[in-house]
Amino acid sequence: MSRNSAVSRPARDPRESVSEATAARLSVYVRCLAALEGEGVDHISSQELAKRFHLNSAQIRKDLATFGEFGTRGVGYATGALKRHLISILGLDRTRRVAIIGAGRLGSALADYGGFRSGGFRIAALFDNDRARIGSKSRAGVPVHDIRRLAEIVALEKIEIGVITVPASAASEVARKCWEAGLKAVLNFAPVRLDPPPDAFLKNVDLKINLETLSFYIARA
Amino acid sequence: MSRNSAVSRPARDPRESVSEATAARLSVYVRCLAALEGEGVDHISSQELAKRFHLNSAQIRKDLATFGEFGTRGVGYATGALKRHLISILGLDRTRRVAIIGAGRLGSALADYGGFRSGGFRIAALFDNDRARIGSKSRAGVPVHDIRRLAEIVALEKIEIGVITVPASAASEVARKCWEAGLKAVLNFAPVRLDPPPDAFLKNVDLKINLETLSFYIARA
DNA sequence: TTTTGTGAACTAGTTCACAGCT
DNA sequence: AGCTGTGAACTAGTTCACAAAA
Repeated sequence: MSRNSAVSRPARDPRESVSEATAARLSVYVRCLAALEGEGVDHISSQELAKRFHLNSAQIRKDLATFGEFGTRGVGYATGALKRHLISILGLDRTRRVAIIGAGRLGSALADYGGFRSGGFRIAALFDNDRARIGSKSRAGVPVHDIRRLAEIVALEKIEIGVITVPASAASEVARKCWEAGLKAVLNFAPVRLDPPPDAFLKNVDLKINLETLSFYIARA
Repeated sequence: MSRNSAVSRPARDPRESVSEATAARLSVYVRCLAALEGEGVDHISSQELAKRFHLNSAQIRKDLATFGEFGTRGVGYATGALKRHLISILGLDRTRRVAIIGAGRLGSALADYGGFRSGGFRIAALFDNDRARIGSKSRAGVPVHDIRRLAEIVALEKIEIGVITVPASAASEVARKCWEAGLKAVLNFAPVRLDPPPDAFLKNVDLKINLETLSFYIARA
């Protein structure tokens, strides 16, 4: 089954039974806690957190309880400590290196995109098969390599995440190369269904489906 | 409640009770049917469609049955006719005009992105508040206007969909301007929670949350 | 008293399985 | 016989509500 924008991987280990929705909310909680920290709030209840950021307090507690007991009954959660815990759970307490395959407009834009470059991620390389692009650098200085050097550079630069921004026609082939190169996590922007090996994670961001879904809703409004 | 990448709008009309997952699958079905059409397949059963594209046959039938009876018992679905029906249901049988607000790297890349420019969508304008960008054109020729002319140009160009690609700090303000300008559908790339008016649709594509979710899964693998 | 952590209830979404049409 | 359309069963995800902890 190929849900749009769902992580597809056969669950097998109970540790993996964390739903994607829960995982995504952890990121949201980190953002909320960072905002509160900036305001000097050092403790917060799930109730207050929910009110401030339009969330559900029971869901916050349930999400957090999946990973441990971080709160104090009668008091709430310590803002800084909880944030650090969540950052650790998300694996963002160390830098994760990212390769973008497809140095076209979208790939280059993402390579220089602030949201990708900050907060625990580092875009280490772009890849392409176009001789005109190979050897150049993105505006922010990310080098463009020959796609044939993917496995080599992934190993050399300790890259863990691949982002596919090639045209649909090339995406399956590129995805195979990512998995061969040892990338265990891939974010795919191509409007194509990819089949990851059982030990790899795949997330799809299908921009066209997003637009078409909006079209659907306005068409029937 | 702010689900990442969920269309947020209070359901009120039974016609609107189509889940976002179902709406997204309609796009997938159109793609599958287009591929089959290209191969000259003129009829297909839900069973066969499911096998070919890794879907579930009961889900296909249920999704389609939401909108009418398109199949013939004992036979299946007529490829071309079903595709046309779905395109019509998705509102893609006429061109929808799109404005991108934020003419930075990401906005410009999306303006020229094939997936956005083809198949029923037309990027009619980019908007920015940076004098250096206003008056220029994207590589594909999309003009960059002053954000202050948003309402004017939305009306003039009959733009229906807004895409927000400004930094987080500007996103709420820009979203408000979109709704004031009469845009009823907004695709938001800024990592910020926006509150659409009750008659507007909002879809979020949070690239950072996507990367963080992948980080989460590899961290615990 | 306040607020967590969590079983129970509820809601949404998916898949099964079959009556009924072609 | 073959396949759709759909109620029923199932599964996943969310929210409620309260016992237990501080």
